Amino acid sequence: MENRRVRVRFAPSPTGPLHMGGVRTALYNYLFAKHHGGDFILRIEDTDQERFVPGAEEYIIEALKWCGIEPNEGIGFGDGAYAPYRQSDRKPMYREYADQLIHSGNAYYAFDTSEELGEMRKLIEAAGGTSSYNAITRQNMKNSLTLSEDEVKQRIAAGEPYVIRMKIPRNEEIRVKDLIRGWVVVHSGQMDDKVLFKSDGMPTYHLANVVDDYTMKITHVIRGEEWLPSAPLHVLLYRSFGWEAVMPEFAHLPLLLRPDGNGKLSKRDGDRLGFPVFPISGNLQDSKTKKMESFTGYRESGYFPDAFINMLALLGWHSSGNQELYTLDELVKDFSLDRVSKSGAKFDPEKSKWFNQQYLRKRTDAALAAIWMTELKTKGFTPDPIFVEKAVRLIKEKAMFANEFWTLGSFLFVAPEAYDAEVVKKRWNENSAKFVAAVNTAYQAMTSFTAAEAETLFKQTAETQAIKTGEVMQLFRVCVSGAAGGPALFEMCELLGKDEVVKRLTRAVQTIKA
RNA sequence: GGCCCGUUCGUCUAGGGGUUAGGACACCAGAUUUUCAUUCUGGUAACACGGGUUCGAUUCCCGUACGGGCUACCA
Repeated sequence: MENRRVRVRFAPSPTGPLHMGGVRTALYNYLFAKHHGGDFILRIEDTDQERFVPGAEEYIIEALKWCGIEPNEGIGFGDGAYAPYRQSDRKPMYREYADQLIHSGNAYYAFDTSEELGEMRKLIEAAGGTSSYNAITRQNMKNSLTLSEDEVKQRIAAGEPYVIRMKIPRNEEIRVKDLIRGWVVVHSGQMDDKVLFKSDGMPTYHLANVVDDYTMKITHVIRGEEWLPSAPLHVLLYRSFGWEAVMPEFAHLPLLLRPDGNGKLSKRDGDRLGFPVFPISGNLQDSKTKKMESFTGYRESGYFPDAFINMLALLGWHSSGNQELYTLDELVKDFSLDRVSKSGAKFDPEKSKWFNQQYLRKRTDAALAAIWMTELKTKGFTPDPIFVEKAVRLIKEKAMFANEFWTLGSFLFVAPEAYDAEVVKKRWNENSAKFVAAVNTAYQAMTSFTAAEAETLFKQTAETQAIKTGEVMQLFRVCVSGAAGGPALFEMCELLGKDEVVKRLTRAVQTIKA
């Protein structure tokens, strides 16, 4: 068993967009698989026909692709030897396994209607009881344990709806070994006879997941902590099937918590607190209301996929050192489940911005220029790539996101129409106007126009006019760019070029005066 | 309610029987800067509580509190 090739799966259900918590689960599965040179599989768990959302599967696939954590097997990524990878496509096999459990006495048919179940729960609650369908109560319900064999056959033959339930042993300690939490012990008396096979002919998650993991030779089940309570049931299932020797190891990941207060991160938190909860934007039905809902993604908010992944990786996992910036390869190399924290991690949108900024700074000017170029073209500009690269070099240190470039540097492409009112009010007077005009005249005579030369001439002019540079520097900047802040003044003058600067100064002197 | 899981600065976390409890984000202050930003330096800030065990517990054990998850013919 220890020699088996590592195979893990990410098994979302197509009931909506995959949110960042799901992406993190996928990421940890990916990292674990790659770290061990194993397989990372995408399996679609669509056993709930009611909540199926068209397009959700495609969304999941696209999201994983954008994140750069592509499965090497499964839906959307090429079938391996264990196809199909969509549970609805595997439908016929589950019934056989359910039957197997019935024959071995580990499961039974149950005919109770939902009304009858509701009544039973009410009775138990009234009596102060806790569990529902279990070793005690099933004796009073309509199932193949209480009904005669003939009646059971009759009911089935008559087409009466039924489910197949797990027959949980009455008095047994079920031990689950969790790679992150250690041994978790649950008494079978507290578990109930979960439905394994639904009356619509589909298995429930519990059955399908165990059967699939077994048949797909999954070695490690890495999933969210919300599955921990049902892990004992899954262990029991493996035991009942006689698959204990090849049962996967379990690792239940701590939950991603919302930034404010407590509770797990949900899709509503994004709108409420103003940060993306989903990897990519989209528009999908709500699984319950069936109404179309659009949602915003990290991609569309300007995040780099590698920054997003890095941030996510550190939410619940940390190596022993102080390193925080990891490439995917480094994550693969360093990742291990035993360094995953036990407690939930509150998501901090501020820090995720910081991660993006770090990645923006790691990008080359050429790469950033290419991103900006795309935006510039949609705005109708066709600038010289060299110019854009120089421009990006000037403004990038102020940006956390590439989508801030335009706000930061539009003046490099469009002459200002308005001038910062506060600076004008404070600094514009007869002397300063004369000074700006004088610099403009001096610049016009220049044959070479570098930042250093422009600065020298600027200072000389100031000296001649007996004016302190500090008093006119910002006004001069406003004349050129319109804004009070910005990149190094003479650097941007050089990039704009003499003619453009002269043009702008001329216009500024006229406009502001008026 | 029952069951399960958890608890180190505001947040993500390192650490681990004897430490000035470390780093990062955020925040604050100073320096640099023509501006904004960057950068640099410094600072505020944490072992939930109570019992054990021990020469010594933040670290190990138990309890309490608090938080979270689950409790569907949903995953």
